[in-house]
Amino acid sequence: MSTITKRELSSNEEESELRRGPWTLEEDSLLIHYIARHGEGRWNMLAKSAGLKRTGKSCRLRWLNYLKPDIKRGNLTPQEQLLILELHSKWGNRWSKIAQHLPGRTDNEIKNYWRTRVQKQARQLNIESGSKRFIDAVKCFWMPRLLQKMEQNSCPSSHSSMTNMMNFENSAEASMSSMSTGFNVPSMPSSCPPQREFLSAASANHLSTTSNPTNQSSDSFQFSQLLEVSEHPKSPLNVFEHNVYSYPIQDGSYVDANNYAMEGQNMDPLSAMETCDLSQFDFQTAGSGWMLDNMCDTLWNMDAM
DNA sequence: AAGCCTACCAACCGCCCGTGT
DNA sequence: TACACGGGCGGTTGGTAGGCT
Repeated sequence: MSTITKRELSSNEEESELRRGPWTLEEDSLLIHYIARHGEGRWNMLAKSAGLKRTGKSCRLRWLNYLKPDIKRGNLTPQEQLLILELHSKWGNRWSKIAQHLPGRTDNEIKNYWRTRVQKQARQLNIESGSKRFIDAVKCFWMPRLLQKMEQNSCPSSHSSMTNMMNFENSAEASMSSMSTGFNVPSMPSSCPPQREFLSAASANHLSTTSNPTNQSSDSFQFSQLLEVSEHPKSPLNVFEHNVYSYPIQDGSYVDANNYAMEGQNMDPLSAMETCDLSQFDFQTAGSGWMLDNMCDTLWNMDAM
């Protein structure tokens, strides 16, 4: 073995004094007060100056993931979940990039959500979480479910309630578009007939569609405020500033997400499953019956999520 | 009540990149 | 050019709480 240099020894001694594990209230307080006085950055020096027996990295992580004032605590809302699904389809495991579009949420939190919830569902379905099949499942079952849930969570008497919840003020750049995965939400002109069926199964009378962007179909649906920010021109789903939320459909017109979600509310899970053209899925390896059962048991029962 | 299982999440680890010297 | 350092990122781990038997 190599001899231990003086420097290495002192480094080891320092490291042995370093605290690890859960932070105490005193440590939190020290960090908060130090940053309040001197600001963030230079984390190693900060740790020493603040009298914390922690690594700079540990301090930084504690601050960014837990102590920072604008951190949002609590469960992810359905719209946040929807956004995560969409952005993950676009960027993959770029958690920090995804987190930038969810104000108050940390990359760590989003990563945990993905690993504990989303990947769990994939495992239960016995499909790879990044696979085409899983993406199909998500976009054809999970996303409509989330949309439905968003509406249920809002005031049931107001058709504009869901869009009122879609207030991603700091997410203007969130393009919500299909990317390399072909992840189109929720209208998939060719790649996902199931979703189109799901849409069309809902009474056309209740779908607020228009081919004229100036024709505002509801108090909250304002085409004039459409904001095309996608890196990709064919953005099928857009979450916009100013509470605008819409889907283009086949003929180039748009479906008001309000009414889309309202329809979903009226459709029971099995109806939705039957309505979907499941033959489009690649079920050969698993067996369609098995997959259908599992879909019903897992994807449609994602209330817990 | 006790033991086991599972889900969740805070925290850590290792790698990488950019910058300054 | 090489090296040190700070900081960011994604992956992983371990503690804990709650549910179930």
